[in-house]
Amino acid sequence: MGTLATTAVMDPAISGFARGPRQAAPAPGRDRSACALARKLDGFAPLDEQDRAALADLIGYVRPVERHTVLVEQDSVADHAIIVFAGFASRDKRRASGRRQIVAYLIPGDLCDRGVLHDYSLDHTIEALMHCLVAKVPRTAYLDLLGRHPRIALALQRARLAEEATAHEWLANVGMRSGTERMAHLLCELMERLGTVGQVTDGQYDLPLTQTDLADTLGLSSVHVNRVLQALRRDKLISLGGHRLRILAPRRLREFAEFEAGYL
Amino acid sequence: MGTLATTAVMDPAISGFARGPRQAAPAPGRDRSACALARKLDGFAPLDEQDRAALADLIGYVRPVERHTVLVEQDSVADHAIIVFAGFASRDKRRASGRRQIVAYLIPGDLCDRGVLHDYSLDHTIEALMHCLVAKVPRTAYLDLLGRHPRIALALQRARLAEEATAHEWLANVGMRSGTERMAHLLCELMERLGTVGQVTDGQYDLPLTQTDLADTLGLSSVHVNRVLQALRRDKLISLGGHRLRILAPRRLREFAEFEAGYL
DNA sequence: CGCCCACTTGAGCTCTCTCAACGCCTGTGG
DNA sequence: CCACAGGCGTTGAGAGAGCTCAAGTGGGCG
Repeated sequence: MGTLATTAVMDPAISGFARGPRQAAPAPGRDRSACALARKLDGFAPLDEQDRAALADLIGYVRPVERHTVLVEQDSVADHAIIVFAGFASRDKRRASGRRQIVAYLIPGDLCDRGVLHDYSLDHTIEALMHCLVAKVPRTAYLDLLGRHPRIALALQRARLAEEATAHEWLANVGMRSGTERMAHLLCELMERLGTVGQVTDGQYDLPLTQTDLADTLGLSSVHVNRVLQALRRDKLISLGGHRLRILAPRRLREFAEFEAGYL
Repeated sequence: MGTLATTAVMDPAISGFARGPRQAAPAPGRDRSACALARKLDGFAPLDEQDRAALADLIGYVRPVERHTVLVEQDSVADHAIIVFAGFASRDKRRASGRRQIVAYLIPGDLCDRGVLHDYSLDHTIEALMHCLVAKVPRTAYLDLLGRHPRIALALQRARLAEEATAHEWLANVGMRSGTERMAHLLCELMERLGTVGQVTDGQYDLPLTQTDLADTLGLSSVHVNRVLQALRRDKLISLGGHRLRILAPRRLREFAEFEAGYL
């Protein structure tokens, strides 16, 4: 972990991890990396200090993973929960042709505990879309956490409802919006979600995804994604460069995409 | 209920309700209408006689609803669970333009208990796509049922996982398949789901949906749905008329759609 | 009998895709 | 230190899937 922060060029994806007052050395315990998860859960159900401390303790399980690392294999039953602390991971499906559909993002603070809670196999793969910080929490430790912290368990359940709603929203997005609208909607959603974990400043956030990733998310070709982004830039709705996204006209963007944040 | 069975022309949607040995008069208690739910749940977790009896008792809450009836309004918190016994209902979203996206079907045996379990408002509308038989089970009665019958509660939880997986599958369907493939995939899924509740015979089942419904499900125009269906007929994969669907070449259809039933 | 709704068919048009090429940046190896 | 390969973003052009508009058919219901 310490080594990660000193990686030659800081991947924008990771920057959220160490945001805020810069820490010379990683300060364990009250580390900001637990922040995303705590902030998110706190939004669903207020946590107390003990809950927060328990979440902070999860840092012990955090480790960096390379881009394209498969975190949970399709059709397997994971014996641990996956928690993303920095970077984006995806839930994706693939066709025989190799074509990929990303059905969800796991952004900092998101997690997957399917295997642990239900020991049901997953119908998709979970994969790091970039260099990430991910905690793999063993089943027993995870169940223990839920058992001791009912507020966390409650918040996680509500988070799961939001995830479900997001899946529906994505389906509606791909099903009834044009390419440009889809992109706008996705960018609005990400602003909202990243905002709740403190990774949006001044309508700006890091968008470390590849245009191909976006394409596989929105059901478009990467070429078309490129043009769609240009259209949004031309209309002065966003500015995007070096994986840094600026929402120039939030209201107009939301109206254009018919984005309603209620589902999150 | 009794009156429904004598409705002038029997809607194909309802036929599954009274399928099997025809009953002169509705026989309460061991009525086949509870069958769909019991069969489905039994597939997720084996039920015993008491569980079955409890499900059969739900018949008291069943009532017919007209097509287009809104069962749960968007943004409302339902104080009852919705259980579909016959016919199809949909979860759908609408755009300002009036365009609709169906994000899920509720077929016989399916239910929605979001409001009851979480009192969270729904991000979509639940609506009868045709004349249906639907039970509205009050919160207390529903919670009581779950409390007294842990096997049912377990089965319902697993059913919810399958629902989630289905949403992902639909997203992948719309995101990376052609119109014809999407339709084929949907028809395969429905064969599977209707099969588990005993509504498929000889590769045939009632498909009481409108082409417009199918269009709004698959993210296509109704005109194109029409042509897609013709293509499937031309290729001798299906035959469809009078809302009765025959899968002529199940294996070929599944291969064409790359359908894997695992997620259900 | 007539209306309404679902299905059908045709034609032109648009959005999006595919193929292809090129520039840029980065990491790698000589 | 430089050459090179690979990945990503960008641009152009032609092709194709799917859309919209429009008209017509047919069946069920008032």
